[in-house]
Amino acid sequence: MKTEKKSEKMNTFKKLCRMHGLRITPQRTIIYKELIRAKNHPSVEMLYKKVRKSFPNISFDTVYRTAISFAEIGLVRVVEGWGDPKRFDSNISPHHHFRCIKCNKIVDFNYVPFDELAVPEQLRRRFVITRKRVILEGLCEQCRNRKDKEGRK
Amino acid sequence: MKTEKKSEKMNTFKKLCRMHGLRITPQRTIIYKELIRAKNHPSVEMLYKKVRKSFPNISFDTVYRTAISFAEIGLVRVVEGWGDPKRFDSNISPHHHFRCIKCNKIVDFNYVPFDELAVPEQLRRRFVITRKRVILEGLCEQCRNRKDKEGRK
DNA sequence: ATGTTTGCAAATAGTTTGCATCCAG
DNA sequence: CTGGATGCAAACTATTTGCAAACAT
Repeated sequence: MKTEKKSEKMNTFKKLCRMHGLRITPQRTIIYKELIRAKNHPSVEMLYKKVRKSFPNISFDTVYRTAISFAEIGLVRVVEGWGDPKRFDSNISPHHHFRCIKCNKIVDFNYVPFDELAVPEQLRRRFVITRKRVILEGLCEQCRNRKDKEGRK
Repeated sequence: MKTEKKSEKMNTFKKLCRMHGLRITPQRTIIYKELIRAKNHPSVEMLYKKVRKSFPNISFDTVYRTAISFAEIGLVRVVEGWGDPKRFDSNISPHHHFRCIKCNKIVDFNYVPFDELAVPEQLRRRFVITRKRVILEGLCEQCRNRKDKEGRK
């Protein structure tokens, strides 16, 4: 089941690459695989470190460009940050985020009522809305317990 | 009224600075004034350009550090971005954002039902939620009309 | 006075680009 | 084969740090 989902994703990967004229290279394949394995919305840096283990001489650069082009073709999403390095999400179905204000972790969650939020008339007249998302912020499980020991990242 | 609000904000500014042991310097004052005047969630770069007009020999650096320290003491907020330079918001009361996916403009809006979203039990158990926000994305007034002429930024 | 803040400069980190070589199609 | 992709290096942009001089308190 988990595997099924994964192979489904690999199909989307191939399909989207072809649709946009991007070749299926071993680098792209492995980077995408790492993206769907990663559950922590990795930055390019984090991806690079992982990918290197099975592909030691890949360049940081390729990882960078690949992640960006994946975002461009809609294979992954760049998640919102605060001016820090870009972080990516291979989950492109509608979902929402919780972000820990202490450790900066980003956790996905699904909640249908949030997907179905009614956008007020006034805004719908003004803008073309293509996506709506809820961001919750606060303290994650780990950080809520750490009484205050070292408030820094 | 507009002015009243402004002087109210200046009071908050002074109060928060004192509370956190930050001195009220002319630089900080002018930077904060510019932040409350700006309606476009400026980056440090944008702020610097503006502030320079009335304070020509201020350093970029000071603007940088000041904006960051304002965010640290909760005087302004860093708004979510996608790895681009940080952008600041002097409106710290609860509100939501619309972001144009084409020109990257960020527009504030208020909508009480969004402030009052009920967070599902399951998440409330897991996290301490301190803030909740809705992000709408799509095309702004200008970009929805520009038929497609130059889809780039 | 005295400790914080500023401005300058230099170091880091993150991102982008150019180009010769390589390889998927 | 051939044009797009990769790896490398270098340019750029954003962010952070160290420090002496200037200033708020």
